[in-house]
Amino acid sequence: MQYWLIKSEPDCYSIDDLKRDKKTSWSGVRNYQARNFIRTMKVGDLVLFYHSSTEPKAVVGLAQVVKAPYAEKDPDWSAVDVAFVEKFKSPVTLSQIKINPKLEGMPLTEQGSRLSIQPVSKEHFEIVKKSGSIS
DNA sequence: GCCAACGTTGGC
DNA sequence: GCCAACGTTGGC
Repeated sequence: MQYWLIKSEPDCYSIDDLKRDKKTSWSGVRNYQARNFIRTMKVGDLVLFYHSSTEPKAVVGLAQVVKAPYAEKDPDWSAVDVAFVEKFKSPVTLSQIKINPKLEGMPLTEQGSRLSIQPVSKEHFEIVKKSGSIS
């Protein structure tokens, strides 16, 4: 069981879009490091859904990998299907994450972390999930 | 909207 | 295979 964080600009695809669609194909990733992470994903892995670029910048919910990685039309690249799990009652904002010493070392908080798909430790995942679920 | 940080491209 | 130029990301 692995944990991940995926970024999305809500203008492009938001947690509400995922909620409406129930599931979506996470494709179009054009970064080798991110692609390599995709290829190690397994069905059942849980994913933190992060909104970038717009306010509030925050982890806004949870998704789950529901289909093993597969090649896109261009076989150099890979995609997975993720399904909606929950939308957080209270989004965990980037600033909250940054000031929480227990979340130190999350790739998201590192300077210039542009990776759109990042692995998250179980500990970090649980903390974010818990604080997101508190109303 | 700015710009620093980063990844990618392409000429050599 | 180096590295400068370029394009993109994403926080501010």
